Amino acid sequence: MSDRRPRKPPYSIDVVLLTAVRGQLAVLLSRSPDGREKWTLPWDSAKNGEALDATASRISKSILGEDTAWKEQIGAFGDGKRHPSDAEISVAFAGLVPTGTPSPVGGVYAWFPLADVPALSPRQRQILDTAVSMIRTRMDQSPVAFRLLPQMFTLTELQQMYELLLAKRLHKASFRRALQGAWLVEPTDEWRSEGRGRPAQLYRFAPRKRRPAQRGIRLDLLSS
Amino acid sequence: MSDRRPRKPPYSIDVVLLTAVRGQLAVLLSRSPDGREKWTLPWDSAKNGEALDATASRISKSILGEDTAWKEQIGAFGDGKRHPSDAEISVAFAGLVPTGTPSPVGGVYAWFPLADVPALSPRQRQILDTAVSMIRTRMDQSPVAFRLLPQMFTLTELQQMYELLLAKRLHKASFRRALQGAWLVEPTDEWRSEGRGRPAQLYRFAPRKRRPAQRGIRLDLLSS
DNA sequence: TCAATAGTGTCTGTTAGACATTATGGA
DNA sequence: TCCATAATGTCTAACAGACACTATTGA
Repeated sequence: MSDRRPRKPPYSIDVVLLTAVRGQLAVLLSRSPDGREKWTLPWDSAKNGEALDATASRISKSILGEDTAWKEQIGAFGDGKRHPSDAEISVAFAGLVPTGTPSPVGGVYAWFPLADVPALSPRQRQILDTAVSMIRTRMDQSPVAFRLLPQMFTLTELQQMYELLLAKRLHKASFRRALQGAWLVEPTDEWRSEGRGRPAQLYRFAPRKRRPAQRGIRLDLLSS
Repeated sequence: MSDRRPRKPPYSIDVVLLTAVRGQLAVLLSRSPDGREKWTLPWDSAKNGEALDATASRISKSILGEDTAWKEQIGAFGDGKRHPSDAEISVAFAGLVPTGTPSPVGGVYAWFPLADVPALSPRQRQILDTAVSMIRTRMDQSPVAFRLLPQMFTLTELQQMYELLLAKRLHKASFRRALQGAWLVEPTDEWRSEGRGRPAQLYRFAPRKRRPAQRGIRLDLLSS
């Protein structure tokens, strides 16, 4: 019970920053200060009196230069699993970074496609898995896909983002019809030419509260 | 920084036990030990080394005699809001209690319909609101309605539970068709006569992993 | 017998998915 | 001109919601 050394913090705040890189989700990891090739999720212990999400914002800002436009708490993790902080519990947040955001320099931070994530402490591994699965299941409640795209995007880019997150192909005409019915995007007067074909119109995320009635009930999702 | 008094715990575990009472959701509250008519969500500080959900289970068991069949973490709450424990953060869990479960006796615990919940500490109020909204939005991912019903139930009871949670009327034939397509329940050979009309067949929750394909995408939910 | 509730068959408007076609740029 | 991609119109099978009807009990 020595009280001299920096007491082990009661809890840590961990941040799962996600972006899309070449058709894959990628997570930002931080290189461990000891020379070895070890990586961790960015984390910090909370400052006294600082709100939980304020700590997460502070961490994101210190890495990326600004806070993420979207952030959500993933939950509290403990259960005796190991964590670099030695804290008994960790409160985790997920944040989404638009594609095309300048990456942090200096070699301390790097994006890892989810398939290539190196070994993490057991607790951080659990945090990452929970964050990814939460992002994927909350897509229809939160504008996840839009926060992974720049402010302006083509409908093809948006559809590809949905396909990446849902891990399944979508039908183009149906996707656009659904988008139109949901009043989620509005066209800008800009167009972008991408190689060969006809240029695509750029859209921006502009949800309008409409269509309070949704049809049917979703019992089928339960069995999936 | 006095270290003599029982140190304020690093975090508390709070439990939101929900059930359905006469067509309304109700939450279980615990009477404050001081004589006044004050109520709180059940909570405890974590024992050293005890997993978060194990603490929640312990609390539920001490109140109801057994753990809830379903439980989910709501998240970590802090942000300087007041809490009876004085802990800096609270990790909250929601648990569902089937209707018809014997209520705890002794006057220490009582079920309050959500509309009649007395004043709580700001943090517990936030926990309760988050738990209820989470329950309602995760209905299609978790068997929420089934965990609020006894093991065996009639389809009318199940539909009424869905209507309670969704706060909207459902169409009987459509509801049953959707249920059949989802392979979520199986009939038993028992029937129950409820007053006047034809007796209803009893069903039990028995999800079978089928129908991996679900139709369409749900963009419309985003704008609601 | 009537009343009340359980359970099911049929019809119809809506829509997801498939397909085809037009539009518009670059090579 | 050909090719590639964007964008849109049309058709069809599937399904949600409405309605009507049958079934089975208690009063």
